[in-house]
Amino acid sequence: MAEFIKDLKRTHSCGALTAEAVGQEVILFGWVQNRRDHGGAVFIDLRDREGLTQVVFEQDVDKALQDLAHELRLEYCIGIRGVVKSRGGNVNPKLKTGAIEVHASQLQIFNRSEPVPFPLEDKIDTAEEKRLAHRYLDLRRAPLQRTLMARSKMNLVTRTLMGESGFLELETPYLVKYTPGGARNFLVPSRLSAGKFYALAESPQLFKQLFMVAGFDKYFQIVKCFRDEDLRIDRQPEFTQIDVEMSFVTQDDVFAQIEKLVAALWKEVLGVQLTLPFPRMKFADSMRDYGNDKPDLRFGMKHVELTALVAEHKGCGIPMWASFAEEKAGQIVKAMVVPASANFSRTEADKLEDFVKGMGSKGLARAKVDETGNWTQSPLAKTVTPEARTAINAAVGAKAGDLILFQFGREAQVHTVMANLRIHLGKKLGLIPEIGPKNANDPASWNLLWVVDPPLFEYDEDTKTWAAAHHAFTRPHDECVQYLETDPGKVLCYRYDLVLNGFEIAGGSIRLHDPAVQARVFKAMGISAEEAEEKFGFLLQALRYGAPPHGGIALGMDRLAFLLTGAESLRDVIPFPKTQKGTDLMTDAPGSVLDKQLQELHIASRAPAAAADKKE
RNA sequence: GGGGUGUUAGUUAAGCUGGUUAUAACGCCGGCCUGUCACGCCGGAGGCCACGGGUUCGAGUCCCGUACACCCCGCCA
Repeated sequence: MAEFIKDLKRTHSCGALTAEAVGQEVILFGWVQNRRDHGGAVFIDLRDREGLTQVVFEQDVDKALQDLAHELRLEYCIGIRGVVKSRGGNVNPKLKTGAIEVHASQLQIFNRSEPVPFPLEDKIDTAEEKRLAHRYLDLRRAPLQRTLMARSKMNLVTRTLMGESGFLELETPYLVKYTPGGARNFLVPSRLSAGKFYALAESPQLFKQLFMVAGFDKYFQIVKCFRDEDLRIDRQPEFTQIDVEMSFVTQDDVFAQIEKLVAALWKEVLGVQLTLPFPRMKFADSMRDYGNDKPDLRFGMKHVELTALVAEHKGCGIPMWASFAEEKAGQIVKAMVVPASANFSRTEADKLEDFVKGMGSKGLARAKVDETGNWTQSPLAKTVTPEARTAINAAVGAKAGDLILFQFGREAQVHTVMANLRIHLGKKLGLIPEIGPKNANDPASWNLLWVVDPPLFEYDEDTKTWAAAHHAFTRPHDECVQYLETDPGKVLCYRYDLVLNGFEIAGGSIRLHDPAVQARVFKAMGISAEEAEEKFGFLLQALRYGAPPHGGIALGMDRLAFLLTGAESLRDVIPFPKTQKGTDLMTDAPGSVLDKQLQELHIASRAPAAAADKKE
């Protein structure tokens, strides 16, 4: 008899057969997704990455085939040969292949399967912990297969579009020299240079600028980056960027190229036509209205700055606000309104207080507004002056039944709490979906936004110095250069972030290629010429040899895939992700190593655990 | 480093103010069944209630600690 694989090659995928194929003999390979054994007839749902096809073993087939068919169990890997027949009146409208079925004449079990530890169905409730421990099985599930196939397509679209736009895909090293600042690096001890370490590149940033110096004009790369920081739902220790750098460009040129790329991704993967260009918002406006630099504009609930109003009313008669009787740098009061329509109970408001306390806030001052504009359910109500209350009601636009929420104190803290509170309420009140877009096919579900013109420096309260908000090689606005010495906080720069539904999906800048201005930027940061040379010598040197004006951007590929596919977690768009503690539950990485290995690397471990399980 | 939620058969869960032998569904095993597609029917096996202490006559249940997972703050573009 003809053998599967050797003689009998696969003729179709399990998602390919429709009514048009009726009468054909076909050969399918795949896994048993489900079986319905009627004793006489046996029905098998055969699955591969393209879909499901129903295979039938009828009673009239020979005894050996019938016996083998009864042995089939979930996840057995099999090959079948048979004839496509119409299902007649028994069509299954849920399946793409539901109009037909394959009547088997030959079956081979390539490999049996132990009972799987969790169901391999589209929707499962299984703890992620268990799914990660058997990732190869989780990856068999259709939703993850679709996601990774979409990701593959994203890579292809990116390479095609960037290639057609004249970009070169060039590689940069992963093992690089540690440079201080920015994210914490993973370190790799050097065997050949005793006592020295490589760092895993947190991005190709410096190298891509060197490509520009070298004259490559337009560079891109789909590249892994490594950052040893704590994880979040949208952060993994190793992640992928679409890294881009261009010479002789303005910010607008970079935007146009990236808009083209993002539009192509949405068009090719989802079939959605995004509206170009994407709107822009100034960083300062975003901070003022939304408390962060990645606002989700799919809903309102803007914040209202009350600092000046409170100062004007000498603290409004509210003891907690006495220190706001005069405006003071770094101290602010902000408010937002939960509309009466939300019909918030006291208990729910109390829960909000727990929510903000979880973020380090001391509490959540609040006031319910009644028909006459009076405040109720509020400790503020007792002492607030009527004038201040009227002014605040007007400022926040509060109507009867509305609930005003206040945060006050250190600016950064207020912004963090208010920004998170807004998102939390947006989800709770059903204004935005828990995750992803409401309707992936509707362009309005995709809120894309450039956030531009942020300050070049941030003031570090701890060290009392100005630090680069992005990196030290970002170009300041020409009209701001004059303030570098006198008022560094006022200097805006050509840095930009692309925001999608509240997630930062890309960030970059026009680089500073003028050595004279560069020197002034370092000086403003309190970095001496010697220090700068020590830290960034090779780049500074390179910039002195006729470096072209240049700029670039990096897109977070994982986040793009996460949002584009509507996945529930970033982990669902990464084939083999790490847990929140950076471990791999399947391979048990990181693991301990032998003393001998450490000796070769000229290092010793101080961790108590290393000694305990080194026998492994 | 800090806050929160969780951990009970292979999986998902129930288990109330502490009280006999810890339930169910799906999966698994055996039997029956030709039209199912969440197939159906009958029977069966399967548990260190995460781990370690404590309180109690008695702990899955109450208390403390630890581990792990997830979400958040800090951190991180």
